[in-house]
Amino acid sequence: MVSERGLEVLRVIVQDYVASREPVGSKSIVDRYGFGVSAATIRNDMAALEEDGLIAAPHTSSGRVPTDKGYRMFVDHLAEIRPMTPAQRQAIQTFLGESADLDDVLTRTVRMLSQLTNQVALVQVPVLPRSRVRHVELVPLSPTRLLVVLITDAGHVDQRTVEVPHEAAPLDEEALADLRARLNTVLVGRLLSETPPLLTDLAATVPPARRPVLERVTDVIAAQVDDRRQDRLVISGAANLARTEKDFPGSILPVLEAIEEQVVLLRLFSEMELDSRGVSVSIGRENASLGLGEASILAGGYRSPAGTLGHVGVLGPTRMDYSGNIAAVRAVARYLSKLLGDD
Amino acid sequence: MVSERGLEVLRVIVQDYVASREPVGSKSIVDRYGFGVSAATIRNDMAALEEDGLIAAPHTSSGRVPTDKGYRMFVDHLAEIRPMTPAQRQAIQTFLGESADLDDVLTRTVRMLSQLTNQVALVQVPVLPRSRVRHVELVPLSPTRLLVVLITDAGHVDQRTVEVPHEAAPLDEEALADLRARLNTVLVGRLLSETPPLLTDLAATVPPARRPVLERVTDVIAAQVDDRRQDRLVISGAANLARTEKDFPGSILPVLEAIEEQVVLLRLFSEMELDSRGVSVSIGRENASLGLGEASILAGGYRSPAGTLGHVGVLGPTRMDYSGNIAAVRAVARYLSKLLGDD
DNA sequence: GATTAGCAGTCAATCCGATCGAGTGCCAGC
DNA sequence: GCTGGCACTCGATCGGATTGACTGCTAATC
Repeated sequence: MVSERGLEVLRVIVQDYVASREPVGSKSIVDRYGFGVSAATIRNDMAALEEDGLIAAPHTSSGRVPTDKGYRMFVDHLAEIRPMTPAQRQAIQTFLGESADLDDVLTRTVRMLSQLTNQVALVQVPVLPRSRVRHVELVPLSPTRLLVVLITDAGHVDQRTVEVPHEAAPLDEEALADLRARLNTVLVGRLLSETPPLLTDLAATVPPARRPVLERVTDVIAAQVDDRRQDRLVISGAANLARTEKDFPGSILPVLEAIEEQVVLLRLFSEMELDSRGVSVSIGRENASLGLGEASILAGGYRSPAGTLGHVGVLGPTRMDYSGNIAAVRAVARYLSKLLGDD
Repeated sequence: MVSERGLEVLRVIVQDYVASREPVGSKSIVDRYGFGVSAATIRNDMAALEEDGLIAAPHTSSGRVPTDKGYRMFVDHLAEIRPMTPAQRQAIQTFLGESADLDDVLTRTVRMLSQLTNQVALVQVPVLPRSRVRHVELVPLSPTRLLVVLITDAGHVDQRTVEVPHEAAPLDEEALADLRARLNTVLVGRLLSETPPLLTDLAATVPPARRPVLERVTDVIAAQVDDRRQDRLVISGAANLARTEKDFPGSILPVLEAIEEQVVLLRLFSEMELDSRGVSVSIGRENASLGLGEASILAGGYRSPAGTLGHVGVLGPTRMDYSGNIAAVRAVARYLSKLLGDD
């Protein structure tokens, strides 16, 4: 059974180990923190912690190192979230404040977060099925090609070109205007997720000669909606992996692969439940199935009044500064909510 | 002075070393390639090669390793470009053939190239100053906000929102249509690089009440042009760096940093002159100033009939398969030219 | 019962020396 | 110009000894 003091011991072991990457011994603990007891007593506490699987000794006679379970305990019960310094708040404000479009906001955000944490930072591009169509635009590129532009709520614009089938009547400006008007009437204000059936209904209302063209256009719009449904991540700070290389006893290869694969990380994001503090933590072997058994991921959500827009997060070795990083993720997520929420 | 055979020796040293990462000795050369002479003779040739700085011995008594200069000689005079296998050509065709929009083409291209070479692949997003304005669209988002969409030649769409200043007259649909028409009349068909002066001229022609709005809009268009002017890279295969880690005796950190910094690589791209084979190679210390002293970069250009659109390239350790990678870069660059050229 | 001091034991890390072997440089002879 | 042969160099590898940082345990103490 682990005593009250035992938990304090665990806390300092995590802190010291994170700070120095050295296994920490009983003597160094009393030297540095006192505790008003002798090293032997600390050793007894450590034996209890080890019994419970919270710490482990790399070899028979060396200091102790937190296990994944130990980090979990630390994160859930021991860590006090160190609030951002005013300087850091300021940095976030000014750095993100002057952004222009969505891409720009996301890029700056992810850079900011990776600098704040010295880890790999991830920001999920807002998911669109929840957003609404704002405008559809058709632009003739040539007699046989058409550019379809889809503009949504969140300020997102997506474009794609269509070949107009030969057998179709050639496109004059008038026909185009008609088509454009019809599309906008039907679609504007609708949720993206609602569009596919609306499009098929629309086909019935146009003169047969125009159908082939319409069909191509609606196909493309459907494809746009569909493509956007699969989320994307914006990532920054991969170089930090090389800096923390020592903390990946295996290799950073699987981590780099996960970053390129995005899919894995997105799944992880979607599966993580946010705890009371608004940030969720997945530690070490908890991710083993994804090849990330030596990594931890922190995730926070950002949302508009309408609902969750996406996640922001941080990826790094299990030996990371959880207190600071949780605070950073939370601060950035909040700021992003404010920025994108009151649109 | 290096003899004819000496150059052959250099070639096999490069080949063997690239294949095995082992310094190659005189005996292993005669064992594997014969040459009709004894090991001692090869040693004499090697002494000459070393004299010329083309190879070096890591320690007094070990085999030889190519120097940067040796690789340079190999690339310029010794390497025969191994043509792509039919299977590889096929792969490029099918993989890139079914792409939709520009982003998609670039993403697929860069993935393809990194798989083909097992290195980090880079594709430069086409530079826009050479492309022309196809259409400008203004979409009202709210009484005080406007979305400005700029569509260009290469199928690129760029969007940004503007706050309409309070003191300005509120925007009705008519005023908007007028503004839209004016902008399109002036800009459509023009090179992006020509737009800024045209925009300032335009201001004089609108009624004063509309000027503040116009000003905001033109500011934004100018900013869009400007942002696009700074090139971007699409990158894939960073995980391959971890695989070739052994070949970066220092660390892969500076390389990862360069990848994130893009700027450095873009400068490099722009400075590299393409040789007769259409691919340019920068080796090892030739890049030392950029922190890439242990890396080599291959670059090829892709172009439309109108001119160069951008570069594609590969980044990896100096110890790489130059023959194969040059062929891959060339093939991909050509294919990209074909795909984007006949737009 | 919790704490402590003290002691024996363990094991990674480090150093040292011996040995091995791949590969060179050089020279004398063809 | 080529070759065979020999001495030499030096990294890599191994075993053994030493060191030092820890722990675990026990017996004494508060």
